[in-house]
Order: sequence, then C-alpha cells, then structure tokens
Amino acid sequence: MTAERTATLDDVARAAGVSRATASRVITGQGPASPRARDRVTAAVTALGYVPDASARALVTRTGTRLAIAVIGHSAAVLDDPYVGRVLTSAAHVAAEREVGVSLHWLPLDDPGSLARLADGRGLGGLVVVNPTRPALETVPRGLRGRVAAVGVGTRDVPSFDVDNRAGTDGVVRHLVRTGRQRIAMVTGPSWLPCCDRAVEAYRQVLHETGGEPRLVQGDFTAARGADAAIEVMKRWPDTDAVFALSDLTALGVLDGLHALGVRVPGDVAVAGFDDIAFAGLSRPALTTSTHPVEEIATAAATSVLDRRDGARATFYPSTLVVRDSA
Amino acid sequence: MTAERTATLDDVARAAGVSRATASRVITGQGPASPRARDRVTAAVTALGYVPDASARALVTRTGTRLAIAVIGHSAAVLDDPYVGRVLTSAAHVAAEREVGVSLHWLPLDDPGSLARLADGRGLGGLVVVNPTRPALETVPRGLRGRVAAVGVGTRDVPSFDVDNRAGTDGVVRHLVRTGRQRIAMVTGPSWLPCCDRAVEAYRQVLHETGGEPRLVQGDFTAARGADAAIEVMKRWPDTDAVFALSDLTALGVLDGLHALGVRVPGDVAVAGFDDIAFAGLSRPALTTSTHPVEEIATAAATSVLDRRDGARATFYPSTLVVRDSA
DNA sequence: CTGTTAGCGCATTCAC
DNA sequence: GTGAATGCGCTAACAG
Repeated sequence: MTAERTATLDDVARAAGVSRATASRVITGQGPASPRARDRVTAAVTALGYVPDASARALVTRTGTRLAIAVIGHSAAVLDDPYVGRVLTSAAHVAAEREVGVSLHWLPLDDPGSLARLADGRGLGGLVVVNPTRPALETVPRGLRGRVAAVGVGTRDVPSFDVDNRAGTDGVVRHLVRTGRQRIAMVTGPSWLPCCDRAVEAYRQVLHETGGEPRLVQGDFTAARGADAAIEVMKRWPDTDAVFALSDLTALGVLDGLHALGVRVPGDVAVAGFDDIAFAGLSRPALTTSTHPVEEIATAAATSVLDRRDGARATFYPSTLVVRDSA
Repeated sequence: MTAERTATLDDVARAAGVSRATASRVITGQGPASPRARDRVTAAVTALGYVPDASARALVTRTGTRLAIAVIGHSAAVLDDPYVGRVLTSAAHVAAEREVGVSLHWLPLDDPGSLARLADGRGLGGLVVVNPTRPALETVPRGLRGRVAAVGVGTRDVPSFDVDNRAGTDGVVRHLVRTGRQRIAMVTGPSWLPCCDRAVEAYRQVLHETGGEPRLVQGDFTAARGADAAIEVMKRWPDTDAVFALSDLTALGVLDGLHALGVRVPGDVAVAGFDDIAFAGLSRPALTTSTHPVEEIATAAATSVLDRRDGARATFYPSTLVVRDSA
C-alpha cells in the first residue's frame, strides 16, 4: 500500500464508479445510498486507504477540527491534576486516529459564561467536559448537541461517562470496616462537584449499617488540603482510626499531615485514597486506594463525541479496590 | 466586542479598504505590502478580533491543523511519563490560542520509519519531538522544515529547546559534595538518549575535581528501574553515600529500593532526583531535586513551530536546585 | 436513490 | 505594490 499521494474523495468515487456526492454519503453515513453503492464505496475506501481530510470537512460543515477538553474548577491549577492528564492523553490518542487534535481549557467556576464562549468558538469539533456541574452543561449551545460528553455527571442532552463512585466508595469503606476500623472519617471533594454526592451517600450508608457516625471534612482534590484536613479531623475527632479521601492526591496529603502529627499509618490510623494515580504505589506507606479505568472512560467519551454516537445517557465504570500498605 | 458572527478575512479586507489578497499578505507576513496597507489591516484585525480559520488555512496550504507531540521510547509507556504530560498540557494551551489541537504519538525506538510516516501524514500543522535522537530527526521530510522543534537535542534543521542538563547536574552533584558526600553514584537515563550525555559528563567532571570515582548505573526513567538500580549500586559499591538519579521517578524508586535494603535516607545515603515532578515534595523523605521550567520549554517549542519562527538553533533553560529532605 | 452545482475561508498564482 | 481569479477537499442543496 504505497500511497504516493494520499487518496481523496474524488479518487474513491472514481474507483467506485459513483459520484463524489454518493461516496460522501456512504462515508459519512448521512444520506441515503443503495446497498450496491455502499459496497463499492467501502471497498474503494479500504483499497485506497482513504482517510477524510479533517480540514476540508471541518471547513464545509463549519464544525471544527479539534476536540476541546474543558475542566471546571476554581483555578487553572485544576489542569495539572493527574486525572485530567490521563483524560487528555487518552483523548489525544482517539483524536489522532481521526486526524484531529485536542485542546485544553479551564472553565472558571465563577464564570458561568465561559463554557458557552468556548463552545461558540469556531474550530470546535467536539467538547468533553470534565467534572461538570449540571447548570454549566445547560449553557452549551444547541449547535453542539451530540458533540458533547461529560466525564462526570451528565444531563438529558449530554451523555455521561463516569466512575461508579457509589460502588467504589462502598468498597473502600467496607474494606476499612472489615479490617477493624470503626471511626472512619472522609475527606470529600469540592462541594460544588455533583459527582461526589454519590460517594458521600455511599459512605453514609455503610456507616449507618455498621453503627458509625459520619465524620465529614471538605477537600478540594489537592495534597495541600489533604494535610490540613488530616489535622482538622484529628482535632475534631481524636479517636479517628481511618481516613478515606476521595482523591489520591488528597490522601497523600493526609499521610503527610498525619506524619507531622506523629500519628502512625496504618498502625494508629488507616488511610485510603481514590483513583490509583501513578504515585499511589510509591508513597510510604504505599497507598491503599481504588483503581479506575480512566483511559477507558476518556476514550469512550472522546469516541462518542467524535463519532457523534448517540448512545446511552450514562455509563458507569467499575471501581476496584487496591489494597496496599496504608489500610 | 459582541462578535455576533466571527469575522472573516473578507470582513477585515472590507474594513481596511483593501482586497482580500492584500489583507492575507499582511496577516501572514508573506508577500509585499505598503506600510499604509499594513497599518490599516492590522487595525482592522484588532478591531474585529479576527482570528484566521485554521481549517480553511490548512486546506489551502496543505499544512494541517494539529500539532503532533511525538515521544521516542522503547514502549508506549513513555507517554505516561509526567514530563511528557507537562509538555502535552503546555503545548495544548499554546495550540488552543491558535485554534489548533494537539495529538500525542509514540515513536518506537526500533522503528526508524515511524517519524517519517507520522510526518508524512496529512493534517499535520507542526511537530514537536520529545527526547529525540539525532538520526531520528534526520528522517523528518523536507516539507516539514521550519515546522519541527525538539524538546531535547536538535540538529542543524531542527531547533532545540532543552534543560541545561550539564549545569543542572553540576548543581546537584556539587550540593551532594558540599553536604559531605564523597562516594556518589549516578543512575543515568536510557543509553540511547543523547541529552543525558551532558549530564553524565558534568557528573564525571565534578567527581574528577573532587577526587571521586564515577559509579554509573544505567536507568530508564522509570521508578521500577530505580529500585533495582539502588540494589545494584549498593551491591557493587557498598560504601556509597549518595545516589543521584537523572529522573525523579527513578529517584523515588531508589528511595524504595534503599528502604527495602534497610538503608536510611538521608542518614546513610543521600538521594537526589531531577525534574521536580509534582510528587517530589510528597515522598518520604521529601525528594531533593532540580526544578525545570518544563512548561516554558514546551511553550517555546510549540510557539516556534506554530508561528514558524526561525530563531536560535538551541535554547537552554535553567535547572535550579531544590533542597528538601533526602539530600 | 443519484449526480450536478455551489460554496465553506483562505493563500496563492498571475496580470496590472 | 495591488486586485481579480482560482482551487484546496469536502458536504449540502437541489433537481433528476
């Protein structure tokens, strides 16, 4: 297959013995086409190794040639989160196969118009919103319908691809209970992030069943906050024997805070995180956490957007306990 | 500035009272243009907030609309390296401003044709190669000249944006010497990676000056290798009192390996890393390392490619010692 | 169901 | 130095 010159739609049409329009119809799958035409065109496509020119297509459909990844948060620092990095990498991979690129954007939490502005911009092939709020998703223009996906909660119009936070939290907290912990605190995510709700509910539920009292402290997914949260927890409830943080980075910070307090982990207090980031296995003690197929999630979201697949409204991905040393 | 409809070149030309061709010339900076026309057009551009349509431009210049980030390595796992993540994020940011996206690619070390194939593909606006080898860079087609940059070593045709590994290593090793270490081992990067050479030279130089003997062990920038390397070092040279790894991930692995051996850090052996990744401050003990403006480097490389700036052939960025607890 | 026609927004020949 | 004309590769109207 020595493609001396990349094949164009014209080449495909000629090879298939049809007009460009017909070829275009079967390739995009939009208009009508006879079975016969369909066969001949698909054959020609594979024979010539045809890949549609993203620029030309974008130009005429006014649809853009890049996949934007937008992350909602208080500051641009959210873009440095390891979770976001994994989403970006996976999305970039999917995009590359379709000759489009990705771009990364921060949507300030206190600027409700930012998503609409981003979505209005030219050159946008699709949009994946990470950690969205429902009101924010309502602001995406109709023109983008079918080309938006959420990694986090979705809406009726925006399909959601997310970790099963409820089951994941349930698994971690039950593990803590099973290993003898009884006074379990939880460091949550930011209060505005709706996908944390299910996790908090699951935590409450398990504690309710086992006769524990909820000990909730607010987090923000950063390590610095984790250290402070650990100190706060031990001050308010000195007999705490386990801390579950809804983010590995935060859990790592908890480890730090506890260490500063002279509390032994897991001897005095067990610590568990969430997400299984790359460093989770490298901390001392190595972090017990729950692992998530972030790459799979991001790939599904990007594919859904790029291929305009109208599939399920919400897909949940499994959360699997990883027991290491900290709990 | 209520841009109800995004301005087009035609709008700019009309507002400036010139033809589209003239407007295009001054905007691209390519053809001739009278000072007067130049002024009027630039004024119109800012007034209308005009941004060229990347798709249309790509279509006509046959130049593509995405910035590819290519990473050379043995396996696709190199794409997960934190360094690569930082480069990708920064590049995505620069690209977004110009309405283009980025894509991420792994170039197998043992497949010399992969770079050429990637570069030949349509839709490529530019190329940033991370950790390249010189022979690999020779394979990029002439057509891409001026639209390629290297984060790492460059060639005559490919400008280089890199950390000043020599000075950085010098700084770290001298710090070890200054704090009383005398038998210092170094875990290098992969042997095929040319940008490590300068670091190794600097290490040798300092040891030569201070009367030490080089203790070199090969690394591959992974944490797993770091743990093995630590064990190897302590076996070959049991009196080693410091280990410098040319990668934080590897240094964290060294910490792990030393811990398994029952060696105290920094009591028995000091450990230093390189790059100052996000987790460096969170390890126990916190990692002493050297910090690098990776975002700045990547931004410069991406800008150079996207704006077709023919600047300096090689730019070195400072490496700054960060003293924490491990050394 | 199909082919013909007409642009999308821009950079680039060529005359002037 | 400038403007009029041309076409990049593709999809979307429209007529057959």
